[in-house]
Amino acid sequence: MKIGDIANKTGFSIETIRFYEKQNLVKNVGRHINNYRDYGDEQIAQLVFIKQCRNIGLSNKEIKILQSHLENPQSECGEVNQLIASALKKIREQLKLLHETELQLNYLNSLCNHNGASHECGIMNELRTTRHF
Amino acid sequence: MKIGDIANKTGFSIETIRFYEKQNLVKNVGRHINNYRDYGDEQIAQLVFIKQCRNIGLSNKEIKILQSHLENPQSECGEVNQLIASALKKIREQLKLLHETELQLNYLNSLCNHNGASHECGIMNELRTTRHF
DNA sequence: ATTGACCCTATATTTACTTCAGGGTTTATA
DNA sequence: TATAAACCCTGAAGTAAATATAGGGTCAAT
Repeated sequence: MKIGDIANKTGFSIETIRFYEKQNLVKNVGRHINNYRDYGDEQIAQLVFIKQCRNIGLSNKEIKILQSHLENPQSECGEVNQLIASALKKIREQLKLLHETELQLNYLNSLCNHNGASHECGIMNELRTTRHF
Repeated sequence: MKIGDIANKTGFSIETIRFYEKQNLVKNVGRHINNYRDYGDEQIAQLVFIKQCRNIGLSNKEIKILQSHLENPQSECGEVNQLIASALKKIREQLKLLHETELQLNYLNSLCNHNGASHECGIMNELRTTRHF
């Protein structure tokens, strides 16, 4: 299978797939006689796994750790548990921050809806105001 | 005021403040005879403004646009309104995604809480499973 | 034989900083 | 007075996770 085919199948761009190979997230990629990359089921499985991991916000570094557990089925999975728990914690912190951001943006958004001079703009006046000091 | 002082006052790191100057987000920085940077109220106001903007998730590029409205009080604020509305939209999209991520992570987190072999780990088994295909 | 759709490598760009290497300056202490 | 700790400086490189670009080879069909 050529790179364009697996890109279609997995939803990653061609460039991203080549990038993942360089990063050693996609492995054992074969080559045709003409030097085109050659992919099979193994690489599809790898990319599916990567997609699952990215969907839950894991970094490429963390994905490599999980891959090592895939490759060593006898390894103890405590590290996996920790990684997921810590990811969950981070996501919850981000959610909290984003939620506050939404409130503030929503408030700003309500402060001006005309097109006048900037110095009379409710949004600009609010942003100009000193806080947290 | 030296860079360490304004860093303390504003909560930005020294390096970040120098970086902002290089990016022209902090302007008109003076110099002492010994070549140390010299800050005053103008720079404090600039950094406070930057902090407000970063708190609502704006990029440095967007901050520059807002700064140009500060500097040109007669400019029409329609651009400001649009920028905030679009930021709000982006934040809401991010929130939605993050919320889904939290659900999935929470689910994964429930699938294993022991330290056994990875191939028997509920989390790993779930991640190994193909989806969306 | 040539056009369009693919594929290749290597390098540069992006964002928003952070870190590092290699040095000067100032202040406090012994 | 010496020296060490605590500051400050510049310029370049590193980080994450791709994305884009330049310059060129390959393949299938007309």
